[in-house]
Amino acid sequence: MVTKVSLETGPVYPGAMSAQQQDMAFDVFAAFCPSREVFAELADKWSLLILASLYRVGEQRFSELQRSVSGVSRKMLTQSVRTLERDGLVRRTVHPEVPPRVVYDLLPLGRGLAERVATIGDWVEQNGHAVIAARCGFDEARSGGETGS
Amino acid sequence: MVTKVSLETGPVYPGAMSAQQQDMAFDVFAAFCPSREVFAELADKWSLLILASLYRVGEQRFSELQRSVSGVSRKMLTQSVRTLERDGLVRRTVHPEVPPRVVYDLLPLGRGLAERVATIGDWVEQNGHAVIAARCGFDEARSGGETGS
DNA sequence: TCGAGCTGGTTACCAATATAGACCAGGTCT
DNA sequence: AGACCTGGTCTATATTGGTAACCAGCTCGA
Repeated sequence: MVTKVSLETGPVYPGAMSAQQQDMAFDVFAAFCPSREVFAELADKWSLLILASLYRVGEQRFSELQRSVSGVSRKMLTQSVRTLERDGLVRRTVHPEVPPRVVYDLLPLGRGLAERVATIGDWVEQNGHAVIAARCGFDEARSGGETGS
Repeated sequence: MVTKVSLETGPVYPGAMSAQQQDMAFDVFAAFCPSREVFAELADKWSLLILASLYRVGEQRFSELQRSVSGVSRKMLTQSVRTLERDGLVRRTVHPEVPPRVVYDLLPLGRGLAERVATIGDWVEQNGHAVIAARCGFDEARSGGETGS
């Protein structure tokens, strides 16, 4: 009865079971669950920002994306969008013009995720000040509290 | 005064605005916006998993957390919870017993974020199979497509 | 005709970061 | 006494990220 997701690490993931029933068996908290791997792959700032940007702005070409996700290097941008493309979240369209034009946009699958990611971006923009305040408090308490001793 | 968050991070920040209205001024997409820093700090797999775990399971002690977020090293766990604590998202309570017992739980601020993060975890668990399928397709197309030369 | 430049992307290299795993304190149990 | 529990830190090594030069293919300027 190995009906559930096998937690057998990496090597194989035999598409052994029908995709429908394993939905619930995925567990991001399990180190060797494939969903963890997916999660880990997405959980970096560039991937998340790219998704959020594509969600907010819509399709963008490589250089636009690099501008809108400011601070990302070409290398990381390439790498991240490639991963997102591979994961079926983003579509990469090459227009064989000169100079070349490559456009990225969200696939339906990716939009569902991007939507959620965007809410995190929103949260940070709305609560960033609170976080920063907490941070100051923490740092103060730390350095300030060490007076005695 | 200078009640506002110091935006003086990098190159200019358009705004000398009061803290209230600048809520909206935070922009995670801007490389030097403080909110970007906050975002970047949170956008790693361990922090997100910890938040999600605390949200789903509730308060947990160090070792429980390490077990529930399986795969995390003690060092990364320590470091991540410390950051979350500093950011005012998580509370760390030390019970000076023997052996020591340290409990972590979400503060209200953190709960708001954790909630959103958890939805991403859910998404991954629900759509992981689609991602994995896409991935296989992509890899196949790639290696398979390179038959001729 | 030759060379510079645009776009998207890759590669090599180096510094920073993550990770595993040993180790520590300080108490309890046997 | 010695092994063991806990939360946590330190260290050595692997992995990652950024920098920046380079590539391809074409256009434009001189």
